Amino acid sequence: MDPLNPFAEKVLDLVERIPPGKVMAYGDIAEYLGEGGPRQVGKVMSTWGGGVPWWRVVHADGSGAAPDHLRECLAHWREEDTPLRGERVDMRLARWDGRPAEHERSSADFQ
DNA sequence: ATAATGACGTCGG
DNA sequence: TCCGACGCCATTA
Repeated sequence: MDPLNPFAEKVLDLVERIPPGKVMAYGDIAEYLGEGGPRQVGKVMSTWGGGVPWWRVVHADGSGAAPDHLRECLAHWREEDTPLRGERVDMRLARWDGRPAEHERSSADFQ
């Protein structure tokens, strides 16, 4: 098992902070951290993702991480009321920018 | 040093 | 919407 590196810790810490009902794409995480890339994030998740809410990390198109765990993803998403569109997450609504939930913006901040 | 690979992403057809 | 080709970046063969 590869030893944790600073990058991996940041990724895992961030994933743990993703609020229920929200998700982040691999690329979003890399961009948020300002280092590495989607594939690097994927490497981290495949190695140590078991200890964090991995189902909140999805592909940019909203599809789940692993096809064989699709049932598992769906179950978690439904449980957390994650906006879904068929078998994928509705990124337009579920994407988390990294900002704390705070109070919802009253007026439509959606661009 | 070169090529293949992977829990990815974007673009075109 | 689905799929293949490419691009990307670190790791491994």
